[in-house]
Amino acid sequence: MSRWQPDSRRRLQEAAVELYAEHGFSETTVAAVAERAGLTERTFFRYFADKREVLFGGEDALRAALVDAVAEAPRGAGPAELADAGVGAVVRALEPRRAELRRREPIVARHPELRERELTKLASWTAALREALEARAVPPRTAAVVASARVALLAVSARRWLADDGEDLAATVAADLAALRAST
Amino acid sequence: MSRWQPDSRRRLQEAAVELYAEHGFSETTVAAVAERAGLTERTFFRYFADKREVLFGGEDALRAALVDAVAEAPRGAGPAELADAGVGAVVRALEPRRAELRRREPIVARHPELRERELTKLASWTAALREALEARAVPPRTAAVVASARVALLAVSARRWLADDGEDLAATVAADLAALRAST
DNA sequence: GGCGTCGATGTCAGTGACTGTCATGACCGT
DNA sequence: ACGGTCATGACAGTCACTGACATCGACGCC
Repeated sequence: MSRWQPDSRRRLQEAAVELYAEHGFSETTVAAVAERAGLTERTFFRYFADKREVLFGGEDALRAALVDAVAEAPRGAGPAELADAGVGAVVRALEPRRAELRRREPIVARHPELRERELTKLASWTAALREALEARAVPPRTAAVVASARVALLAVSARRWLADDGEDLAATVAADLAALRAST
Repeated sequence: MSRWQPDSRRRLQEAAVELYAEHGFSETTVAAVAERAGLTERTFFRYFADKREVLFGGEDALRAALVDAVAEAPRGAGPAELADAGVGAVVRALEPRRAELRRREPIVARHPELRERELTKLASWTAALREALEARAVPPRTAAVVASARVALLAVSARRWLADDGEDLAATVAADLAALRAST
């Protein structure tokens, strides 16, 4: 039998979501989150770099999925198709998490500091996509522009996907891409 | 004769740029910035909401210029032309500030917290452009997608514009837009 | 010229995020 | 048994940020 309960990380995440949702982000102290998880403040900071990071869990895995998908896209694919492969992987990974993301979304939306962190995650996806494109021999300028445009579009689509009750994310992305093309 | 020297705000900004550049952002305390400006820490926080904000001065004015340019664009302009008008205004306002921005850029680049704040400024431009487009009767989905794409492109172009020594910003934006179109 | 108000700043005390360092005690292999 | 490892606790310290109140030149008004 172990000295401590397992799953500390998950317990901290759940405690944080509950408390941030209930009392607001800035009104919740890290000590309170740790206490609800049955741990101390010090241990919180061993799992998460700061008070915000606890809300942003699987982003690294998604970035890895994105990079892998680009690396494994068929030979002969152009920049746009390579980027689509990467974004598509993220979309498929996000699709089943709609409910979970909807619990987090109002918390993040209400606190500028949390939106700021979310933007950082998006930026890291942009950088990852750009590098993955360059690794597939897309010239740097093209890689930068395409990566930036696709991730920005994904963000817009994901926001609507969470806000509305309609289509799945893949369809939303496709529709938004069509709207963008139609407007130029 | 006044009781205090004027220009407190500017003095704080200059002190911050100097100290952040010299010793790094996290190694510099707000008290040190205030002291170099001949003020106290408390006064620093009367001018700037937090330690990062002191590096991001004219963003509100640029956002206003963007919104005005969209509002005053000729009747009959489509979504893309309206967005171009707004982005063009920002570009013209940025163009003469290249040297100043280059002093700030390495500081921001070295500190993730500062990049995070920069992303927030970009996001506020995106939101402003989207609203300005909607005010010109662009449908919401189109406004969101176009605004996001254009500001993302501007960010990519601006980064290269600062990094390289070549063209002016307007030309960089035009070239990047062409690269994006060519790749789809 | 005196007087009251105002506005920018200082002073002080407090909270809470985050960090470095060392101690603890269950687990694991030998 | 025993020594090492690893997750956690305990504790002290720094610093970003905030609220409340004091200060005192400037400025207008009588």
